[in-house]
Amino acid sequence: MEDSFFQNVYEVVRLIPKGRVCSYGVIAAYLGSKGSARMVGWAMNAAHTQPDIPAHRVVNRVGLLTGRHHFDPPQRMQMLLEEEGIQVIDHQIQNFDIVFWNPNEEISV
DNA sequence: TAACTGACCGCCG
DNA sequence: ACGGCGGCCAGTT
Repeated sequence: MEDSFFQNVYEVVRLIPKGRVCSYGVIAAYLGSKGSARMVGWAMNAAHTQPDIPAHRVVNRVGLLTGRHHFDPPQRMQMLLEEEGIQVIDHQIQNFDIVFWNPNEEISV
């Protein structure tokens, strides 16, 4: 595995189950760099170079699709989420606490 | 080489 | 309860 922070982010994001979402801060904390949530978002920016990175499943802590503007068509992010069964209204994920996926707990099986 | 930015989060006023 | 600001890591200019 790569020691790069980016590569690490890609792996976690790729592990996000369908119909689930995660926040930047949680991913950053999972990587051990709590507080470097911005870095996670930056990694997502480079995620465009990665073919299998469901960046649409990554949102901020309030469940708001802040990174939608970085998708090819901005609506693509909301569309993909709705396709997976996630209800999104006005770029805001509904039942965010339910669809939220915490790597720190679900992976610790 | 040094400084700023960036798909954020948490704290302080 | 709401608003503003600093901090985090790495890449880009």
